[in-house]
This record gives sequence, structure tokens and C-alpha cells, in this order.
Amino acid sequence: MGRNKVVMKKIEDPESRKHFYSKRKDGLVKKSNELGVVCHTNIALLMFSPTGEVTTYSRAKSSYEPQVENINNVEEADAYKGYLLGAMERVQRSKEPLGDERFDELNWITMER
Amino acid sequence: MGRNKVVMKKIEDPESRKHFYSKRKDGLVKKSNELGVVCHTNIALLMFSPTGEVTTYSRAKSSYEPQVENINNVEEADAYKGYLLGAMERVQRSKEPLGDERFDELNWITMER
DNA sequence: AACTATTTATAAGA
DNA sequence: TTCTTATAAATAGTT
Repeated sequence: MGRNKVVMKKIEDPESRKHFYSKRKDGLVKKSNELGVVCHTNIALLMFSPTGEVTTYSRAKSSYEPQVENINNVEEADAYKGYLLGAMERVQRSKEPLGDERFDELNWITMER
Repeated sequence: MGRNKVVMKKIEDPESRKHFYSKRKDGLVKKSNELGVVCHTNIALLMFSPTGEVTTYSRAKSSYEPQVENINNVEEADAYKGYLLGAMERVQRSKEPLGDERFDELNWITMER
């Protein structure tokens, strides 16, 4: 959306790429949140910026709602929970050995748990 | 977008919720893909539908591009790879005990690896 | 499943 | 760079 169509091709200029990313990142998080809230469902989003910065969004239902028509929903919920926690731990561990101030750059956008 | 504004509140009617989800899911995958392609970066998206169906989208750069300004990029790439594979394995394992035809319902939208 | 009026996101420009 | 604006894109309700 905007004054020109977006071409589905890698932007070669690093500055333009960063600019595009920072704008689209916010939009993607916003839409993920809308979907999670309105449909009351689990969503996980993980993205790396062109400079390597990590952004995650996650929304996990806190309570299990039995659904007769989905016999495997409990297992899926568990798998999902392990998925999120494992990912967070792994990314954090990979940062720790550096022991630097960049740890705070991790952008954990966690709207709800 | 559309004929009325979206209210940021859970849709209580199950059919309306499913309808909303199925439309928004496609849009989210499309935008994730655009971001990944245009910025040539790693993206992972995992979502559960209101009926428990899983949809994932992932885009991982296949080759490692050295970036002097990001000393911890290799570790991030590894963490990311493990993250994706772990998630896929876990979700698949959780389905297997059922041993039914629903396995094919898993919607693995994997545009590139 | 397809259409279309309208909202929303956003590419350029200020 | 933050704000504005014209336009593309997504989509809610309709058919």
C-alpha cells in the first residue's frame, strides 16, 4: 500500500532495506495481535531484521478450552508452549556468551501470556 | 479494511470467528513472505486456527552472509534453525499418536529453505 | 467463492 | 527525521 506498488524482489540498498523492514515489522505485529485477540488463538511470530536484531510477538491463550471436535488440541497447546519457551531460551543463550549490553536490544513484544 | 472497523475484542460466535481467521491468515502469510523476500531476512510464523489447525510459514536464508557489524549473527542463525526444526518436529510428533488422515491437514507453507 | 465499498497500511514526499 | 498525504492493498459485508 502506498504511492507505488511493492516489487517482490530483494532491496539491495541496505538503508532502504532497513527502512522498509522497520515499517513493515510494526504492521505485521499489529495484524498478528489483531488475529490473536479477535480469534482468541495462539500466534507466534519471530523475525530478524536486516541488521540481525530479533523481534518476537507471541500470544498464547492462558487457559485450556476443551473442544470435543479437536481431540489433539491439548497436545498442540503443549507443543506450542514448548516451542515458544525453547525458542526464547535458545536465542537468549546465544546472546549470553557475548556478555554485552546488546541483550537489551532483544525486542520481546509480548502482549499477553 | 472493509465495510466496518474491526473491534479489538474476541468474536464469540464460532462460525464468525472461523471466517475471520481464514481470511486474515492468508493476509498474514502474504505479508510475512513480502517482508522476508524484500528484506532477505528470516521470518517464522506459527498460528493455530480456532479449530486447532496449525499453519506455519517460514523463510530462512539458505546461505550465511557474513556481516562484520553483527558478530553474533551465526549464533542467531543456528538458534533460528533449531527453533524451526524443533517446532516442526514437536507439532508432528503430537499428531502422530492419532495415526489418522489429519496429518495432511497440517498446512506447511514453506516458501523457501 | 466472488464482488465491491470501505477501511487500513504504507511509499513517497514535506 | 517525524509528520502528512496520495495511493495501493486488504478485507467486512454482501451476493
